[in-house]
Amino acid sequence: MAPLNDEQLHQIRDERREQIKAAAFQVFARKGIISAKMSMIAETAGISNGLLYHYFKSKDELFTSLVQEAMVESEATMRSVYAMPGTPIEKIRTLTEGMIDESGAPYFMLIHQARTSDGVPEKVKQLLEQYSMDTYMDMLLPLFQEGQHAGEIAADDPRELIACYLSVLSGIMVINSNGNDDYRHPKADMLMRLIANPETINK
Amino acid sequence: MAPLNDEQLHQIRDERREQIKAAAFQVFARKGIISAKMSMIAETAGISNGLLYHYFKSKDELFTSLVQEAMVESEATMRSVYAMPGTPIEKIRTLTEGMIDESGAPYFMLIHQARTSDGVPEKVKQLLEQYSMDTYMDMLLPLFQEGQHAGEIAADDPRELIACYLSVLSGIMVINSNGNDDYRHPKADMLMRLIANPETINK
Amino acid sequence: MAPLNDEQLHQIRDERREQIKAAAFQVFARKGIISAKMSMIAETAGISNGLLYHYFKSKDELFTSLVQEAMVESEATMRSVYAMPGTPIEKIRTLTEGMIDESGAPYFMLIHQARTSDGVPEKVKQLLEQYSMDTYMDMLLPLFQEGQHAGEIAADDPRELIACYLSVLSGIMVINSNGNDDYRHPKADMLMRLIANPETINK
Amino acid sequence: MAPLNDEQLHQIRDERREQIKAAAFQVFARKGIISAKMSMIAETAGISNGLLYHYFKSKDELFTSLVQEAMVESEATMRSVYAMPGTPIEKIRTLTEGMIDESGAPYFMLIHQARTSDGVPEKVKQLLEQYSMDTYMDMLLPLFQEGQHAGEIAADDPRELIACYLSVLSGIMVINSNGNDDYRHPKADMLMRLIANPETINK
DNA sequence: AATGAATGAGCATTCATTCAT
DNA sequence: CATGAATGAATGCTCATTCAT
Repeated sequence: MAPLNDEQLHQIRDERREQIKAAAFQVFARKGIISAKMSMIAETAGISNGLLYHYFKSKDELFTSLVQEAMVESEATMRSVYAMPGTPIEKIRTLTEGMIDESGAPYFMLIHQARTSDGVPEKVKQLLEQYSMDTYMDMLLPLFQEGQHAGEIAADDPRELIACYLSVLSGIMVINSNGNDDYRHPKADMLMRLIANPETINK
Repeated sequence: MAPLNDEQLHQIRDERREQIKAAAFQVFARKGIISAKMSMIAETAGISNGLLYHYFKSKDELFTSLVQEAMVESEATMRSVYAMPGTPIEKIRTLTEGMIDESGAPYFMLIHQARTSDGVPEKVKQLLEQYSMDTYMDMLLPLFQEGQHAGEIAADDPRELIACYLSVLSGIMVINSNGNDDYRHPKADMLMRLIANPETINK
Repeated sequence: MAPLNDEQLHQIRDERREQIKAAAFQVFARKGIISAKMSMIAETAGISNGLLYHYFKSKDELFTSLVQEAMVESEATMRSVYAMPGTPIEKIRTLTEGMIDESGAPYFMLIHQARTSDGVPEKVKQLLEQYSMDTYMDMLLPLFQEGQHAGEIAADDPRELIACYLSVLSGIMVINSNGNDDYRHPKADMLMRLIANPETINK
Repeated sequence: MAPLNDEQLHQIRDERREQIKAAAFQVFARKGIISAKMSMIAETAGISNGLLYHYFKSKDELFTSLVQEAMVESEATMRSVYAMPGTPIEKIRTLTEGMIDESGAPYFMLIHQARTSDGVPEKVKQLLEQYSMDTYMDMLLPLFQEGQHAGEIAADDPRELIACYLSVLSGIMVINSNGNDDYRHPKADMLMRLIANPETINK
């Protein structure tokens, strides 16, 4: 049989990489960087132990690459708020809902793992500094200000409001992403009270 | 020369035990049961590796004993809300404040680790089932109902309200207890909006 | 290049397993389960420490698996007495000879270690109960009775005769299997006097 | 209170030493040198761990000292055969009985442990060379020869006869001294057949 | 590209031995 | 003399990583 041409090879490589990443993503997010075993990732990806190392030089590199991707995705998710329909507070409500259920949480969970676990590679720490909470705050600031002008959002210091909102949201995502049934997902509506203008709620 | 008398020995043993527990508490809460190395605990406690095993039979036993203690303490903290001054919402506010800063968080963090980590001893799992979120909900229910009657607390289903409050609080404690500066502690006042009756806030 | 095919892998695995078993057998029989260090077994087998654990989950499992095999072999050896040539007493003599020199002793030695050492896994204890001395006695009983009828074997209580014979044989095997030159192997002929009918010997 | 005088001190020291030796003897003979833990010996002796080291510099020294004593005792036991009543074969029978039940076995067991275990101190190995099987053979030789002249003992090569007798006896003692009920003590009468002149038995 | 056998460094735990009291 | 707290070296076992095929 004729050997595969370059393009086909490239495609196989890319598919495998994605397959591995998906498996690793799942395992890392669930177990954290130390409890996640390379053998577990290989098994989840349905490949051999050794093959992992054809695609990623090390566990650290694999983890780093995932965190990088998660940061991009989480930023995109965050930015997407501006494209959502409705008034500012409605946009935020939609964003919040999306994060509380499954869609957005895994990315944040991985980032949380990266932020709080031991044994995180140095490179990841540097990446995280760039994408600190401030980045997200800057991203949401115009939206919150707009909401305040519209009287929908409480008139507190907007940065503090955002910090509070993000911390609560992060916390919720973290405690809910461990497959642990004990905690309850609060409804997005309740969380909105944190930032909504009370007068608005009243009506 | 005569050996140390019983009282002195007892005192030494007690001191060492507490010293080890304190060190282990710190390490476990920060790192989780797997990442926490016995050598790390020993070093933190300023003792040798071997001595750990004079006082605790195993890593599991040490962890279990700490979780047990944390459960007792966290329950006590939660119960203490009834003894606090002021109206129901003021009591809850004080409780919230206490948990957000240093005082209460470590206990919750350890319990969170126990709930979500891999490699948790079977006995701990059993203990955790007894102290589920429901336990805390039951404890706070009368207080929330009283607050609702007084018009201070939002008129939602009280159990859902408490679940939301506890989840948010847990989340905050978790993300804040990793010695990570990136997240911000939301102010207790802001968190109170989750449960407060909006009309009351307004005034 | 394609990976090794199934058959080759299977062969490698089987060879390694046997290689490890042989090494472990030697070390366990000589040193007992506690003194036998996994590193010693690995070295004897000419492999790394870690590889041991690809083939056997633990020291206990390795030991158990060897004891199991030894019990099967020792039973087979014992049963084979019926297929040996000659009269009952000649059969027993041949069996005895086989056990005193190298062929059968190591199996018995391992079983002896299992019976008398500390730190023997629970499962091994259960196995040993099934294969107690009584099992062997039952196996030899018909042969001894036949010999008694033929006037070749002493007319004592046959079970006691067998017990005596087996104890002596076990003892000999044990003291001889430690690579210790100090003890002498008694000749089989001498041992036969324990059970032979004295009148027969005379002639 | 007046301090104890030298003699009293000396007596206490001696008593303690014997107390420790007795405990160690028991534990070593039962468990072998490696499985025997110093803490076990201390507990058996009813003293603290540390005190052991006031009386014996190390585990090795303690073991060595016991082996030395056991060698002296076993030699004495062996020699005592000449003082026993009866004909040569009766003397040997009495000796055999004494060794099979409790009285003599522990000494031999300890020596067997010393001969066959791992981790035996170099000094013990040297001692054992001096007291090899040959020593015992020399001791019993005159008795056996006398028995042969009297027609009570089989007319084989006397040294081989003794070697056989001693090996069997050692084996019996070894397999019986592990508190293991599975093996049976053969009766002394049966063992005597190994060496007795068959004609004598007949009558 | 793909496999899984092989390696070795790291961690929990045990235990002989020392030391302050 | 006597105690038991304290130490640290040794051992079973795990797992990231490499390598021959």
